[in-house]
Amino acid sequence: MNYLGTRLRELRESQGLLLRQVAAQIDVDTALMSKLERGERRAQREHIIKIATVLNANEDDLTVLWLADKINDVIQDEPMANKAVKLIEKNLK
Amino acid sequence: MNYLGTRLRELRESQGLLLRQVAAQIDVDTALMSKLERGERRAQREHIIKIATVLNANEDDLTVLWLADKINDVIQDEPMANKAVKLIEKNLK
DNA sequence: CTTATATTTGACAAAAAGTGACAAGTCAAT
DNA sequence: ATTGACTTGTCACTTTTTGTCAAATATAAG
Repeated sequence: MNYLGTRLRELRESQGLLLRQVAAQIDVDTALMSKLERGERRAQREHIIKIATVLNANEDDLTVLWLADKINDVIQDEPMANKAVKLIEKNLK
Repeated sequence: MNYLGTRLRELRESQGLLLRQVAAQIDVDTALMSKLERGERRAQREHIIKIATVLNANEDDLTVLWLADKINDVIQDEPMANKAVKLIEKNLK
């Protein structure tokens, strides 16, 4: 599961952009951009902001995906994950 | 919000145990035990296992609280947290 | 088959974050 | 004042994360 990366690739390809081009605009190595798309590295908040601009996407939407990935990193392979998530949800807002 | 620590303190006090006593049994410094209860440090999985035994608690129950704390660490102060959590919940199991 | 371009991978140093102990501190009760 | 329980600050150490570089692997075109 790699919410953000999957979405980034969609956005980039639908606009006919190369990794190199996006990477240059957000000022990171092409290799890192590749890793972000494949979920091998997690983006920084700053990356999200810049990427949203470059790919004409909504920053909040990307942030949701980014957070979801980070939550998944925490609960992956945890049998009690569902209960923990429900507990969090119950106490949200 | 400090799910696990709050529960640990409840359990310990309800059994009339001292920090020192619990700490000794799980083989950590009293200071660390204090921090775990106040949420200043996050426990290790191994700690959870030992603590469950010492405090006669259910390991899975404590694990849920422990995971919830870790999820909170990720989403704290994030305005989009609720949407991220809902996304995770939707795709659970 | 060679070349050219796009993407991926592995390895690495640097940076950041996390860890737990120790010593010193506070606080309450005596 | 002393004692006992707990808390706090600091620190060295370890682990994890980060992003780049260079090399490797596609993929497509000639």
